Amino acid sequence: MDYNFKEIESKWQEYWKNNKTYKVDIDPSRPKFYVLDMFPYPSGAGLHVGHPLGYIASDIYSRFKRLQGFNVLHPMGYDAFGLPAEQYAIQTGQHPAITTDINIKRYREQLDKIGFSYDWDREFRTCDPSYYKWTQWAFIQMFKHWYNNQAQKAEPIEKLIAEFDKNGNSKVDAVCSEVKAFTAEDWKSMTEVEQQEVLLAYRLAYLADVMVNWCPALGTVLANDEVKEGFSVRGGHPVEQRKMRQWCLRISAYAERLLNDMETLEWTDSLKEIQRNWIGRSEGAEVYFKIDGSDMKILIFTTRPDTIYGATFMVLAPESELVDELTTPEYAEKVSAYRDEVKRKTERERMAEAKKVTGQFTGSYAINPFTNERIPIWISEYVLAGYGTGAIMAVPAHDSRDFVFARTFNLPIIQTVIRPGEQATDPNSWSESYDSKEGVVINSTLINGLDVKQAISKINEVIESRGLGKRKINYRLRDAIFSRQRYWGEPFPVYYKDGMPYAIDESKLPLELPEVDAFLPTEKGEPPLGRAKNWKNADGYGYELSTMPGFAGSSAYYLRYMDPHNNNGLVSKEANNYWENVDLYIGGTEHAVGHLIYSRFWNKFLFDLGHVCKNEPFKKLINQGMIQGRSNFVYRIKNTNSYVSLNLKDKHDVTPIHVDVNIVSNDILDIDAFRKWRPEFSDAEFILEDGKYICGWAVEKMSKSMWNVVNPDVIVDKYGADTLRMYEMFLGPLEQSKPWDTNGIDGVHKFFRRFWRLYHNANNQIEVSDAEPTAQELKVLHKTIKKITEDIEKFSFNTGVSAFMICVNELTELKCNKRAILEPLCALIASYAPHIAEELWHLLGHNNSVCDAKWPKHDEMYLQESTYTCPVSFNGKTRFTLEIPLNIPQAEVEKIVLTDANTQKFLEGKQPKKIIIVPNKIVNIVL
RNA sequence: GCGGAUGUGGCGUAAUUGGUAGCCGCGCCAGACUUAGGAUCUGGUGUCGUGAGACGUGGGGGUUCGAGUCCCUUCAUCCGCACCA
Repeated sequence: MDYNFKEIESKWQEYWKNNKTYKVDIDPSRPKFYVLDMFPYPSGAGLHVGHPLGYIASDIYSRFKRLQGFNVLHPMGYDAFGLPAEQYAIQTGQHPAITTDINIKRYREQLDKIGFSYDWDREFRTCDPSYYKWTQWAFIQMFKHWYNNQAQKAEPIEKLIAEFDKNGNSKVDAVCSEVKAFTAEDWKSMTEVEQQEVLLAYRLAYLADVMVNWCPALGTVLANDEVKEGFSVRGGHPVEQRKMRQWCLRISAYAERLLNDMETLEWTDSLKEIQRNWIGRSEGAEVYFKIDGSDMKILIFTTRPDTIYGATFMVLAPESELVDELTTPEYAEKVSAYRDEVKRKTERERMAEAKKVTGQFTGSYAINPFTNERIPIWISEYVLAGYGTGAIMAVPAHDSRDFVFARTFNLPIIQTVIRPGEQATDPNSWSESYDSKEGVVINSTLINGLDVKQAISKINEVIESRGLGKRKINYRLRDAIFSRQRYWGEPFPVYYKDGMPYAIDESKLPLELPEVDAFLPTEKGEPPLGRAKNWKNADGYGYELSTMPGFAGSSAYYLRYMDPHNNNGLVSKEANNYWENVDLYIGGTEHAVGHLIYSRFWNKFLFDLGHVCKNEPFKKLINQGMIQGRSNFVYRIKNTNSYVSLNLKDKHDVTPIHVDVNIVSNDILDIDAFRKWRPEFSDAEFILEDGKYICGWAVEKMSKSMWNVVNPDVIVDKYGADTLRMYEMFLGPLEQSKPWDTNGIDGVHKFFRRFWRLYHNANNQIEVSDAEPTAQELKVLHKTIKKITEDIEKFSFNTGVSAFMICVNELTELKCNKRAILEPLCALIASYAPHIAEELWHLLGHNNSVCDAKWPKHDEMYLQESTYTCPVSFNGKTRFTLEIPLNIPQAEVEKIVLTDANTQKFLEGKQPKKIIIVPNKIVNIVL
């Protein structure tokens, strides 16, 4: 074999490792560049060919930046806490630490074969105490801070306590849980427990009774982003709503900043849009409605205060605490039955029945503050407890849900907005509501005749001046529930005294995860940590039994890479000021709202405290597409063990069966391998076409059950890492999803062999000439340099590969083996194919690594042409081309074209009506 | 229902951003060499047509000298959100 990739690749991988070629340190003399891959969770299944896609792209970019003179930070590590290892532990008894360790080793082996330029000296895993020490530290900081709306940042809780001592909480403008107003005297007279309870309502990491997504099968609560359509994302188990006392992170305090700062990020619009939806900002007003015959008031949130004259009833969430007080004795039974029914329903059922209208009258009435009408108060599940105030004023004329509800329960409908230029109509004749984002207000004494926009601002003024309520911005984003009733996660650095939580002293960190005798809840139903012996501090106070969720460890990991061995801080000032934040982040869309929003929040919090210098963690982000599987099928004739080839299958009644793609080549089945594949196929019979068994195929998700998983190890073994890297990029645009088809890889592999041959003679010995290159050769080189540089800069790696192929085809054609051409070409390809480049670089006589070569620069001089191929078209249809000198006057072009014999032929004796000449491009003759 | 993305040969894709549609590769066809091989090399390969030529970028319409690219409309597939007041 001429191009011996096996020998070459293992040799240079060894060399890079021994020479620490990819080690980086702070170097103020060079500009920094930080390239990061999304933190992998090493699963037991190992890598398939889809996983490294983004890693290869980021590696190419890292190497490119390094060749351009940047000091590139390109680290890798593992998100190692998490459910799968723990589920496995429950099934087998094997400690999750062992499972995790095995998986990581396997992962690392696979990564190492692909030749990435990671600085492995910076590697860490989140389950290592020296790492989670800083996760716990960050949690303690959140526990010790509150969010000051006036300063728009997190501030120390001591400052808040000082304010309480001085003025109580009346002047405090905080993002906090519900707290009653108190004076300084009140505060001072509170017991320690009472004070702690108040402080909890302000802390950014706080304990509260909240409705949670409880997953009985996993025995834990889950965050909103961990639940999809009523089922857990991991494992697909049903999830139900429950009220539990849980740790939460007050991410809602940062909603506005998370929203606004997105402007500064180079992320795709679709990803920003997903985050915007998740944050869900809406402007409106909070308004109090008095209860008829009582001192009570109900606070509602509306985005359409201009329609308040049309509010003919109210609806509360069934879970609302006010319901008990509002329900009159005669409705008590019905209300309680309705609430039970709603409670029993799982999230899943609730969604399935989304269109069904249910509700129950409470017996009480409220007073519409503008019409002074008595309006009935209902409860219904279409009002969510967790959004706004959990209560609405229903305006059936102008809200589709309220409309359906009113129709179902026979409640009055009053129109208060008309379409521009139209008259009011009888709502009884309507078939749907008029969801009136624009129009003119009617039936609304104070705001009649105004358009919607003006009406909103006018009515808001009135609401505020009469003390009925105030303008309010609401967010869909809820505080992140941070407790997991599981073992394999970071312990909370918290102990309990008199039922109140206290942070342990930072000097005692990390609080290490204790051993337990089983990874299951205790008999009392406590989390697994309830089994740990002596799970309490020196004073005998018990530690928290929950652990932190998966996103805890991955929220600040990009900071730790800057300074991974620092035992005195998450990241030193020096390292942070140098590396700042991630310049390029590559990963899948699956983290659009989970990790990517938690990290931003976490980073902003640390920014507020002055621990990090940038307010956003990831400047530019690229979502790589998924690599899908290409499955193959055989067709079994029903009730037989006979298999019929694809194009004959329609003559039979067949069942398609997935067949392992590894025993199929170009859709032709390896019949012997198939017989050996599984016992039931050992005596299979085949109906062939042209002596072959042709398989059917389909594009599906790459998964074990589809038998279409392709392991990168197998590809590396057969074709080499450089071929794998190049082929993954060749497949198509990085951001797009596309199927993996091993068949195409030959083309890339052949390319490398031809590339190799450029540098070698017939005896496979390096042979380059020092002769002066020709203009043609220089043109090929410089054209390629230009194209490759531009393509990498815009992350168009697939067209880059194609450009390399064209270049090698052309140089082969020219029989070029000149150093002046081949040496820059070697540096150019080093980012895509580092192994072969390193080998050739050394064969060319260099002693340093090709990683430290200089990125070649193209020179326009070599690309200059004196003529161009000009397409001549008639009525827009190209008929022939002419070689025409560049940059000559239009009149001359016209003359050349018109005197051409071909032109005369197509003119057929007619006079051209018009001749369009686009200089140096095209000529179009209009007949 | 709302929001986003995508649609080009048998397949993955390319197209200087309004200027020769199909680059590069797979596959396929033909040929050469050969120890007959799933190696290598050469040529061909969008569709229809013997041909000149006609047609052709999901469908329909429009703007333009000229549209894969811009506008309107429609269809299909994928993804995200989904009672958010």
